[in-house]
Amino acid sequence: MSRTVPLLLQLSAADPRPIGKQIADGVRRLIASGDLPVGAQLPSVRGLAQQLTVNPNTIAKVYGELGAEGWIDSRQGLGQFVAAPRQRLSEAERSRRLAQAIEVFSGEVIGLDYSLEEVLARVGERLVPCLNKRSA
Amino acid sequence: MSRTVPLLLQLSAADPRPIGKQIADGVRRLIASGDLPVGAQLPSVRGLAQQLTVNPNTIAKVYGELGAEGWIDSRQGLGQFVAAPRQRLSEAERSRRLAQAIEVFSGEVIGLDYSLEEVLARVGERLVPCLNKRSA
DNA sequence: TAACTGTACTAGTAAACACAGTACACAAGG
DNA sequence: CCTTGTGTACTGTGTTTACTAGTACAGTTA
Repeated sequence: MSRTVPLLLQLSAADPRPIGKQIADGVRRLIASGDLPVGAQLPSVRGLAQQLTVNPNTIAKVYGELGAEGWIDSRQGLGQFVAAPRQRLSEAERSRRLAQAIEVFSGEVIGLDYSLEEVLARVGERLVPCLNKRSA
Repeated sequence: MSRTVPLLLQLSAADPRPIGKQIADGVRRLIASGDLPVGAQLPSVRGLAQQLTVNPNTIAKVYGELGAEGWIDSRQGLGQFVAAPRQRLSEAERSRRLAQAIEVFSGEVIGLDYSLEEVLARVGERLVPCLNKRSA
């Protein structure tokens, strides 16, 4: 049964990220920001697929990835639940991912003619509700 | 003929970006940082392709894109030259690209468990040699 | 003329991505 | 037991993107 609230996710065809990545990032953000508290149940694979009008396989892959990263726990026959905060990635992997994200980001921003201050301010705005919450 | 110095570009198969984007970002960075001054000649399509062991078509596409963005000027039969600073993108387009880059970046960084201060510091380190130079 | 430059095609290959369909295992409730 | 809803694991298929390969042609310079 399980009365799960529809997730507030916005998918955009204009977004360069593939649909699956958009969904994964959205769920990660909802958990990191605390909108989805620990223990909360997520929509079922088929339910979320129907809500977002995407293929159930896409949702299953997303849930699998989020589970591997430690964001959610899967219980066979029951559903997906927000996991208690933990760190599944090694320090080396975390560092590698951060460096890579910065590399890609800088490549996008260079040449847009924004000042460093403005770029950092905008990044901060977007990140502040999602960092230093789970680990607190 | 044209004595053009080999470009100091590092391509990586581990990088998630396609080769062409890595090259374009690298050239943009070299120009933005001033390593390639205005008027400097870039390697020829075939020369750079040989240096990086990629297909000449890939380089031609990159040069075409950089030309459309106003980074370089192409002179038929002569080669590619670093263009004088100018802005080819509309304000709306610049804003859209910045917002999108931030959206993607935040999706990558959330969950890596770095503090906001550290993330901003690392971004600043990477960006400071490349911003506020050309427009100065 | 020769040797270099950029540019424009057409094709083909490979990988990523999403969709479609099917099947099976576990849990809960009648 | 049986039905329903859950996760999970496959095998396909089609589209798109990225890159490579090959060819051809035009402009510049010596």
